[in-house]
Parts: sequence; C-alpha cells; structure tokens
Amino acid sequence: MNQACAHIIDDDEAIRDALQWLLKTRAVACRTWDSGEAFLEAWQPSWRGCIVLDIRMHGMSGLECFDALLARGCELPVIFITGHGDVPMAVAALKKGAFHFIEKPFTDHDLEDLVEKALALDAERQRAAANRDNIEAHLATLTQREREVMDLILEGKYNKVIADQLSISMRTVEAHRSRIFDKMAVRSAVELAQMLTVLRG
Amino acid sequence: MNQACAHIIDDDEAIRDALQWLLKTRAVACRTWDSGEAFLEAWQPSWRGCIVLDIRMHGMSGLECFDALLARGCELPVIFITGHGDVPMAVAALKKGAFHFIEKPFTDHDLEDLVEKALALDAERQRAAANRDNIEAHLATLTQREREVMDLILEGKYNKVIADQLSISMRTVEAHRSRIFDKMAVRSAVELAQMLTVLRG
DNA sequence: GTCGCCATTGTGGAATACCGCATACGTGGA
DNA sequence: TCCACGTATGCGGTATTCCACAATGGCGAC
Repeated sequence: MNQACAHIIDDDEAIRDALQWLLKTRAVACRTWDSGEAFLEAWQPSWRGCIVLDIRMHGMSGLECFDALLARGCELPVIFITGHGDVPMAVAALKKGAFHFIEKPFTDHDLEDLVEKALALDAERQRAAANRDNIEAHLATLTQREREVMDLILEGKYNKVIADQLSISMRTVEAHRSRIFDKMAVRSAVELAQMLTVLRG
Repeated sequence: MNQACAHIIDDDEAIRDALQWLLKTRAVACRTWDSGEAFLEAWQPSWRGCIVLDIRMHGMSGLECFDALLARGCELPVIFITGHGDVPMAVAALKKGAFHFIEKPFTDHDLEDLVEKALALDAERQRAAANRDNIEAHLATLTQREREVMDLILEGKYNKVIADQLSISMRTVEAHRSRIFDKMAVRSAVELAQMLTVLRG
C-alpha cells in the first residue's frame, strides 16, 4: 500500500468502474471505494497517490469526507467531481486545499490529466516529506541534553557561553557538540543550521 | 500610496460607488477604477491592499486583467465578482492564486469580510516581504568578492579551504569574513545561515 | 548483579577562528 | 590630483574549536 494509487470514491458502481478502467489504461494504479465512510475507515497516513471524490453520495457527502480527511491530517490531493455546478462550493473546497473541482461531463483526457498532475504533486510532497522525516529521524537519536546544547549552538553561542548557561563545564559541552554533529551527520554548525531551517521553514 | 487600499475595478459606476461607500463605512480606504486597463496602467509594485475585480467588463475582462497583473508580478489578493456562476472559471482563477471568487448577489457582510481578510493577508505578506527586503538590503552592501566568500562560508568550509578554493591567502579570507559579518549585522556563521535560509526557504 | 547508555568532567595538544593594525595596488569619482 | 573604496596580504596575539583518551556516577534492561 506504499504504492502511489488513485483512490476513486463514488457510490455509483458504473462510474467507479468507468474511472478505474480509464485510469488503468493509463497505467495508473487504482482502488475504488463505494462510500466516504469506507475510505475513511481504511485510510492510513502512509498512503500515497490522490483521491477522486464524488460530491453527491448517499450517506456522507464528498465534502464531509474531505473535511474528515483534513481533520485526520490526510494530505492527498483531492479531485472533486460534481454533477451540477456550484461556485461557492467549489471556492470553499479549493480554499480548504482541494486539488481540483471538476463538473460532469468531462472528457477522459480532462480526468487523466488531473489525476496525473495530482499524482505528481503528491510525489513532490512525498519527496519533501521524506527529507523532513530523515532529519527528524536523526533528531530523534539525540538525548534530551544534546538537544538543549544543540538549541544553544543554533543561536550561535560559544561553547563557553553554553557551558555557563547550562551550568556545566566547557568540556561537557564539547563532548555533546561532538556527539551532536556525529549523530546529525554534519560537519559544522552551519550545516546543522541549514538542515534545521529546512525543517522549520 | 503606501497606504493599504482596496482597489475596486468595475465598469459599472453604480456598483463602484456602492462598493466604495460600503467599504468606507467600514473604515477601509478605497480607490475605484473603471476598467482593467486603467488599473494596469496606474499600478505600482509598491501598492498594498487588495483588489475587488469584476469578471465581466467592457474591453479587458477581469480574468484578462488578473493574468496581466500576475505577469507583472502583482501579488495583491484579488477578489473576483461575477454575475453568473461558472465553476471552471472559478477553479481556474483560484488555482492561479486568486483570493476569492464570489457570485452576485452577495451581502454587504460577505464582501466586508472578504475584503478584511484579503487586507489581512496582504499585510501579513508585506511583513514577510519587509523581512526579505531588509536582508536583501544588507546583501546588496556586499562586494562581489565578499559574496563569493560568504557562499563558501555557508557551505560550512574552513577559512583555509576557502582560501585554497579562491586562490587567496587565509588572511584575506579572514578579512572578508569579518567584513561580511559586520555588514550583515550578525555575530556568527550560524546566524548568517539562518538569516539566509529564511530568504530562500 | 552486570552491562550498556547517558551525562559529566578532565588533560593536552593541534588546528582554526577572531581581532586590530599596517600595507599595497588599481579604479573611479570629487 | 587626491581621496575613497575594493581587493589583497602580512604579523602577532588571544580565544575557541576539535580531537583522542580516560574516568566517574546514575539509571534502566537483561
């Protein structure tokens, strides 16, 4: 399930099948869901790809499903499909972060194009997230004390000042500093600073 | 003209007057324009505030005006106003970066609220831009050579390595380094790195 | 209990950064 | 022409970093 995959959520089986067939001919992996509830129950944060979400469904609407996903931290690009145009709805969805909002009828090409772009966006986001995860994994190996020392290093303070501030000896600060650079796989405080501003910026 | 100001662009004088009156009662400074062309000719990059832009106008349409503004680097939040709902148009405008897309009829409160939020967004952007401008102003005082040395410092290299790479002596690198810190108003390479990652991140 | 991890401190020395002062050359403007 | 500025270099001294090695006490896991 770590494969990028277009999730088609629609309560109309005929449409699910049609979309799935369309995307499969374009070599896009698909998975279909017959309701927002079903998708929400199954969804895992590690999933990649995008979501094609029908607005009007029995039970939970597409918009409700979207809201629930956002609340759970799902960042998959969402392409909304709707039968009848509604500008305020489209505006609200996009301002909340939806990827696109398209009205029926649309051409095969329209949807293929949208799905491809959504998948590309997600791939790009995943690359950025992988960077952050990697840095955070390094950070996680630091002990509490090492993190305190690191914070002070990142303020550009001398070991001497850090030692005073933490009421420990300079030697200890040096030992921490050395281990920090080692664990974070950097050679200088400058590299460390750049690494972490990527994380926070 | 450095005052935040809501620019109302509409070829219907009655609407211009109505919107202007509405916003003025809310203590929002306004300026009105009877065409996209007129606004485009007058617009200056230093202007702050937001734009309320009618879609359908004689001559240049609101969307054309928007495209032209984007091409010129205008980043003012744009609130589109349209008489007849058109989802694809709204989606396209928002994906290009428009702030909002609202259909007539709307209530006074709707527009007041949108304009206030757009102004707040612009104010926030201006704060961030002021930061960047400040840093760039410092950067601009650096000589060519100093910038080269700075780039190498930001790669975490020792003065010795920098000297080798630029085929100059370590002493000279030290001199540059000192002036760089002085001009950039920082005390350490770490601060410099953080300053510049803010600029680039 | 023993082992490993963490925080702590220490020694001593080599490498590097940081600072003020002085000098020199070329270029462009007053 | 003289002055300001950017670039480049050097000296001497102090502060700081970086490194390898060694050691102690606390704490949780096996």
